Amino acid sequence: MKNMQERIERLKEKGIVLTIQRLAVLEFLVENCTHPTVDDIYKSLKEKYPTISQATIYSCLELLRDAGEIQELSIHRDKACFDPNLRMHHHFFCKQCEKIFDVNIECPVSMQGWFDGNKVEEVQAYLYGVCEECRKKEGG
Amino acid sequence: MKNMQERIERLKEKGIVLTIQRLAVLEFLVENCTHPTVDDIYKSLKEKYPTISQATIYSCLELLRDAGEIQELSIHRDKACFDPNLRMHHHFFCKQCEKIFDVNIECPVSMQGWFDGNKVEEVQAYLYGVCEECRKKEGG
DNA sequence: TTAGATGCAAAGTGTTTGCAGCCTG
DNA sequence: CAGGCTGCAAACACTTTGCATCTAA
Repeated sequence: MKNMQERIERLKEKGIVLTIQRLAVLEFLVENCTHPTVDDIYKSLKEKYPTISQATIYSCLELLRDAGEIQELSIHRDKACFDPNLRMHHHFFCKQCEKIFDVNIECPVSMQGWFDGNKVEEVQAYLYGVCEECRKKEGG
Repeated sequence: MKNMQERIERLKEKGIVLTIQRLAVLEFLVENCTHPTVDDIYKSLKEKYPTISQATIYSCLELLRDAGEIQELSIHRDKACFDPNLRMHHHFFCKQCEKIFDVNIECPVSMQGWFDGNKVEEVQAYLYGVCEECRKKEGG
């Protein structure tokens, strides 16, 4: 269950009603840190909750994102994917196997805060390339 | 005309046919470094070339991007925008006025090359916040 | 009991595709 | 003249919206 309990407390404190669907979406993300898309989440939850709808998934994700419990990534130019990791971190995307994984490099931290009078509230760094596994496969 | 001539040479060397539409898209980007979307480009070029089509704009942009003459950004989660600046740089997006401007911070350079056996070919860092101008306006 | 959440379907937006006709080399 | 680019429209994929029904407190 990881830090589900803490998360549930935080959401309750914000006055958010914890419906079965919202808990299911949050739990799925916490248990699957593979940066799933809306469709990944929908397909998986549909097995356990056959009547769940895509619109509900969208609405739960928006709510959890606005509550600061999850992050929305735009690493794919055509669809959103989500990350329950609240720590400051970045992402690597493998162009070959399309896996996304976390990058714990502190580098862009220095860009947070202020930059020439502009207030920086959030930094997303996306690294695109070929992961170690794929490089080994193709004998590079 | 800025560095149009150089760009045209490079494209010719690659054997790319320089049609009026391709040159118009490239020139528009070089003259308008405001990170326009496909629709921005389309609307503007339609004034000079009334029969130009969106499909052509998409095709020109894809070609120029693949030729390495322009960059495609995914700073907006719902639509692409483009940047003719070939230097390594990043982007700031103002949540209020929605302007995007270049950030010449060297920071993430250190992430290029290699990272734990993964080959990093491209790094895009997006800074989200409120620009100086908007902060002044609201008397912050 | 009732405000507000869900499920469904339709609409909306950005992008891609197929193909006839046109242009460039 | 021929390959391939353009313009048009239809198809697509993801997301948002409207609304009747249901549910949690």
